[in-house]
Amino acid sequence: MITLRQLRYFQALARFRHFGQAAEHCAVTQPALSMQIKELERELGVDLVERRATGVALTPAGEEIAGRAAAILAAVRELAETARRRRGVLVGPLRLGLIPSAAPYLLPRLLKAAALSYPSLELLIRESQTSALLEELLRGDLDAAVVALPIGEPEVRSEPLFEDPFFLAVPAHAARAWSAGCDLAHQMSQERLLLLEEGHCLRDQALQFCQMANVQARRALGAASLATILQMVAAGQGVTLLPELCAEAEVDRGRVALIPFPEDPPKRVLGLVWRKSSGRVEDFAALAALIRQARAPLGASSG
Amino acid sequence: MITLRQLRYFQALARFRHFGQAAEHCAVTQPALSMQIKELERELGVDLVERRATGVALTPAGEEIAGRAAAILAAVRELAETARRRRGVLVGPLRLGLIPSAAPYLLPRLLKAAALSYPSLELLIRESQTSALLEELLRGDLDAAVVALPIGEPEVRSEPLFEDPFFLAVPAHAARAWSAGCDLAHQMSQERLLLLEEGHCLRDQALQFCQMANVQARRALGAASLATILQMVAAGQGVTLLPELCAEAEVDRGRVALIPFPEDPPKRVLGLVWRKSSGRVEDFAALAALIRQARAPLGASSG
DNA sequence: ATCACGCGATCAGAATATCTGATCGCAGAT
DNA sequence: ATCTGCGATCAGATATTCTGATCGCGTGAT
Repeated sequence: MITLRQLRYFQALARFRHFGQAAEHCAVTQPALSMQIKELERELGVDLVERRATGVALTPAGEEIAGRAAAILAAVRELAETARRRRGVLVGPLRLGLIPSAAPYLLPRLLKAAALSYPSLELLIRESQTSALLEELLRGDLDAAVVALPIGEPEVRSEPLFEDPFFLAVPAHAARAWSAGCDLAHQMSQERLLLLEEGHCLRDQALQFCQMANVQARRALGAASLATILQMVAAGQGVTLLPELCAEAEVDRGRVALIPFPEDPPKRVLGLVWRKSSGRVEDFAALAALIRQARAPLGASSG
Repeated sequence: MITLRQLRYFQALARFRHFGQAAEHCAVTQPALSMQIKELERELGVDLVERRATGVALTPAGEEIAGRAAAILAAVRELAETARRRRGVLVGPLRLGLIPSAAPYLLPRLLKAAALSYPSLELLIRESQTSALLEELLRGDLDAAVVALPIGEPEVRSEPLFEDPFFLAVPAHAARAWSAGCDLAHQMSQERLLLLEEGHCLRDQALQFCQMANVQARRALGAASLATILQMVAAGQGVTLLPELCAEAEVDRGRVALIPFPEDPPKRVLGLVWRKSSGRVEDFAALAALIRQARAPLGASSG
């Protein structure tokens, strides 16, 4: 008799093409996974994988079965989802991903608000870059994610959360020189522009803005965190574009000054995304409200 | 973690609305089924059934989950089917239903031919009336069935196997009186028409013919088998319509005579039917060929 | 009112299924 | 030739699932 356990293990194996890694992903030992795969092959009477010295390859039958298994497992997930939906909104586990340039600034208040308004909600947080979050979302390893919109992925639905305008962060001692002039673009071209490393959407957005504004700043090598970048700004090593969301937590007003853009300020739009097929719309609407609330704790204006 | 076992047990419970019967259908004891249902309810956090003194009722959540469970179990069946299909045509188990007026006359040669041509085919035979066969077919308890066409069921596909003309079976001593005259309809109206009991398609076909031919024979109470009916014919208690398929096995030529209809002979069309969603078309084509072959063992004509 | 019955829940122990940790053997890489 | 990574295999441990007996409750009959 076929079991879901077999299908789950096989799905992992199809993904990693490696018994050991698949087993680890399933939180079992490699022999356990091997046995279940073998049992599934025996049930079906077909070889699903080729065990070759160079690695594991799916047979044609394995490819087809893997697809069907994925569909079945998705249907089981949805079954569980519809059941949980009957218990009310935002109850039970919800796996939420956030991008690094949002997570540390939203989470403290989000988690507090969640505990308050939805005590039986169990938020499981994952922080990673947009591309990884989307992969996991589509794979079903995440239920929703907070990313910068738009994301061009047909299987994903999204709802905008709020606009997050950029400021120019400069060393405090240079603040006067910047705030006076209106030709920020020209001034920026003289500076070193400090950015996060490859893969961060914030980096791409900053570069895109520079292109539009015709700014040709010298770029530094990427940094792994905004905290580091602002330390570098404070030390006079360059300037950076900083989302308002991050300002409060990251900016030491004595050492770094934030220059607003006088007109048509660059901004990003943060949004909540989820699988089109998810069917937890009520959950996500409530979660979106919670996140908006977490952003502006005291009804602060968004200027 | 949800298991297929839980879904299988719950499907049975949803069908029988009775823990004991559902358990029996699943070939386990009632406590085993109760535990799995309870575990499923715990997993999902929802009550699926109301245990009331008067019986078991599905909750609204139970209704929805039952539907999803059925879809999942069907997908698992199809997964297993596609795997088996890769092993070749007509291998492994195939659950075949046949109507009572065909089963005993097709089976001997069908089983012999199957064993010869498809030694790894494991035919599981079920004999019942059309309505029961169709139910089981749609429920997935049967893979295919041999019934009289047409069947008006949109979820079912069919292929005609062969035409099976009817003869009029009369007592041997009365044969001359019948074979002479051409006005069979008039003669039949004088006789008692012996039929199978309610529910047999053969009964309906005979009655339909009589209506068309304007025959108003007196009807006897139904019998459970053609063998009984032919004993009664031999004893002079009446006449009956007998499909050619059954003639060889049932007719004692010394006691019963078969009168062919001179023109436009009544007939039935036997066909093979299966679920539209089945996807074992190759199997069914091969099986149809096998059944046709079983009908005419020596290339006998169908006159 | 009482009884008997059908039905599902519950429980302890038995039977299975599954997993772990150790080990083996093979094929490429060094 | 040796080493290394990987999957298979095995015995024993563990967890799950099942059985058979029993319980409690509500229902319908007497």
